[in-house]
Amino acid sequence: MLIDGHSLTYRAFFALPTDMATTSGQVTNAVFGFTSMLINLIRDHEPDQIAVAFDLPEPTFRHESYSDYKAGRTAAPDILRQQLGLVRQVVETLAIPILDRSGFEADDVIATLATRARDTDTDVIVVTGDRDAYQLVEDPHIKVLYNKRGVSDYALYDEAGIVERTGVKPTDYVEYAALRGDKSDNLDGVPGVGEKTAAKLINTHGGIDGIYENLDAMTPKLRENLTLFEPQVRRNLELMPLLRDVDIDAEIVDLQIGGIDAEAVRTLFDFLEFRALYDRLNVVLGFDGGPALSNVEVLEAEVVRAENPAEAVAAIGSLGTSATSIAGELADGVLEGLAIVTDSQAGDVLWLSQALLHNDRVRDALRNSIGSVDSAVSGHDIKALLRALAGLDVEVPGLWLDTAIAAYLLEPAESSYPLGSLLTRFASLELPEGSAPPDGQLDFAGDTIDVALLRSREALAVSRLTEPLAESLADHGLTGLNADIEVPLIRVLARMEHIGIGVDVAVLTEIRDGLVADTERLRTEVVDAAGEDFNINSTKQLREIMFDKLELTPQKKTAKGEPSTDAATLEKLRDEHPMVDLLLQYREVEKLRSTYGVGLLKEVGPGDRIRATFNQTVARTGRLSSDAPNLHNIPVRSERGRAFRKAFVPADGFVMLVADYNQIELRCIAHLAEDPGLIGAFEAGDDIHNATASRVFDVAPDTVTVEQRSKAKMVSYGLAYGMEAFGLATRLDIPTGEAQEILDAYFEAFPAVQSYMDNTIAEARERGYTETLFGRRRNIPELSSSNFRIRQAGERQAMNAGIQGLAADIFKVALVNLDAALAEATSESRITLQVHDEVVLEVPPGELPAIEQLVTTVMADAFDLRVPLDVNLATGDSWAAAKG
DNA sequence: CGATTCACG
DNA sequence: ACGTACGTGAATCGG
Repeated sequence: MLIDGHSLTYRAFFALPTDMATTSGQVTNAVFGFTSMLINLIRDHEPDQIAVAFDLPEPTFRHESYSDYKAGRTAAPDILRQQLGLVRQVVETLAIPILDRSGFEADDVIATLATRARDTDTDVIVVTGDRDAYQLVEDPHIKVLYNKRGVSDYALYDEAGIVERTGVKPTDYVEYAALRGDKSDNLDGVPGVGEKTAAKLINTHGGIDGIYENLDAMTPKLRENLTLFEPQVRRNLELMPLLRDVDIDAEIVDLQIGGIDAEAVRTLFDFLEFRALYDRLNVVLGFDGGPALSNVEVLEAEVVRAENPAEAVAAIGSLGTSATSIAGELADGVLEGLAIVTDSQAGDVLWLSQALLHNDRVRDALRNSIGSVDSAVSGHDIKALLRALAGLDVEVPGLWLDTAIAAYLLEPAESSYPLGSLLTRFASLELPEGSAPPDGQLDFAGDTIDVALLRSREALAVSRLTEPLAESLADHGLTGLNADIEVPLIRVLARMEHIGIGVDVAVLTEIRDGLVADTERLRTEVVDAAGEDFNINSTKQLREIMFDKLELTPQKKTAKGEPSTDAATLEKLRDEHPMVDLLLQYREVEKLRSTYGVGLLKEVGPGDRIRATFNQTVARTGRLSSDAPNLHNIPVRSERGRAFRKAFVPADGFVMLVADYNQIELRCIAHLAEDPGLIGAFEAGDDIHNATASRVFDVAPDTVTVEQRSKAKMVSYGLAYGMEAFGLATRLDIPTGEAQEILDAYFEAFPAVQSYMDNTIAEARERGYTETLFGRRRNIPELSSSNFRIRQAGERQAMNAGIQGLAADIFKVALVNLDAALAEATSESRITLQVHDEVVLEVPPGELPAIEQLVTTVMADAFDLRVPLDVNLATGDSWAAAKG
């Protein structure tokens, strides 16, 4: 086995997150990935001889091919180069032979050794992420294990494999690659010649020379390109063949793993903090490296697998209704097994197989334990499991903690809450190797996974986390928010997800078909107007058409400094070229077609219903989010888009009831700022934008113009985001000076709002976090940034967090209370959807008057603000009933 | 997988 | 000189 150390390290670096580092700060993602790959390679292929080759550039002069070859490759990032020495050290310490030769690349060294091995009748496997090695597979003795991506995705190529992959034989690979070029080596090929054409040309004409002798047989364009780029092709032909005669002193038979200095391995792996890898290494290399590296306690579950219903019932019965933690194995929402912690201290976990879960006596027992209102059940991200249990008619009314949600409340800005990380942080324990790896880590595809063990560990981990997390919640004043709102909400959301929302597939299909036809028509119209065919969806290609070819005036730049082609830009360029208007139309229908037409149809499930997931641990402000699909951004503003709402329909025998809060965020501002003017206007039930305009522009309420009202409305909405004069000016399309005057007038009319914003920022800067009335916290580290721009962004987040967060909290209370009230009233009505300040229900017509009353009351009474909470209601035969 | 664009509250 | 309104998720391109 000949390994290209350079190539695999490169792959490992880009496959793993760079936040992987030792406690002292040394980044180790590439070393970790490489070492893990090395161990797996030895384990899976058991080579008799092995060596790792490294690039070794000549310090004083550079080998001709080296400088030319790599000149264009972007310099390796510092954090990668730092790690190359460590990778080498790992290989050395493991006593694996290293091959290198000053002035040569690893792949030349490997080619040389592979050729020698072939000559001595030895089978070779070359491991690399570099396609150049394909040319070596010309002999049955040599195979290439090509790293396709990541750290565990390989393809093993013999000669037939190369033919299948590339279309040419290994012996022709160099000539094929010379035509095609190789981006990673910065060698350009012939334009218009890709994989397919290159292979066809080589196979038809026998090689480069044959091709150039038969140019007459080509199409004119191809002939022209081949002729024009012949020098490039000839140059590639010289550079691409790997050297087979590097002067290196190594005999194949000598490439054995040497005697390992166990103490040195320990020291190095200890420094790198590769505890789990060290254990794997001991197993694979079969050397006795002594005890595990450090004293971090590893969590191990004692799994008790119930063998039959009687055993299961007895075990569940002994549990009673005492506090416990559960984890389940889910496949497409179906429960394939359940782990229940029976003794957290001892680490005992009961495992119930799928068959047992379908046994009536077992389910009865479950109903009496985890299904009891007196139980205290915990889990990690437990909503899906609750849904699955509900499918078995086991409800879990006595929830205590969801460890993911608890962690979210403590630190809502994290992108995810892996159980293993929580365990380390809050319980100083580690999950054993082979447990569900954190995001971005290696997967262990190919290994048999003991699902029972995995889930049992998970349940046990949860049980060890509940106390410390509950304590931390209490320390941060989050106990009430968690217990009274978030935890009860889990079951409400689970129910909503389970029920889903009805879809009229015929209506949806018709809308999609209309959009498909229109996108096709507009596509040709845009291309015609542009005067050339291109991919409209590619902003890069579109940029070239708009700003290079048609020479339209660039307006603003994107984050990367490229001229933007967004809708605001196009709007300004409408009069410069007829294509622009068509493009705007195209963008609108294409968005509707792909995201909503095609996208929603893909998500329609059993009973013609869409069941989205409502995420409770994503939005940093405390809002919910929706995905697969996102039902929070179904179009409403444009007529064409709004039509989609006609496709969301109640079940047969129900009507749709839509209820939403009227200006809840502005009411939150009025309450928080305690502004008398704002409060007065809301209390009087005035048209708030009209009242605002009257005060801001100092005119009588009945003389406010449409324009003044819309300006006041824009200011009010922008308020919650910390909008500045520039932003207001852009949106209203007025001079910045005028926008500033409007803002000044606003804050003069509502001075308490101004001081509320100032106080909020000051307080957040002092504490480093913001807090809603309900105690929901949000850290804002940007507030202490030395960068003015970042600090300002932090200030806007701080202003927004308290307002959006309070609105979210109120809405969550309303959802929980509404669900409880419906149950209390033994109503047949069901909540099917929520969108930040709006709930959609299906209601039997007979219940309508009562439910309208109930929904209004529950929502209005969700929280006692200084201003009334106003609720709008609408009913109809689809979601479209709500607006307009 | 980052960037761009655009749908919603 | 730069950037300029918060919070989401999905489709698409292209490195």
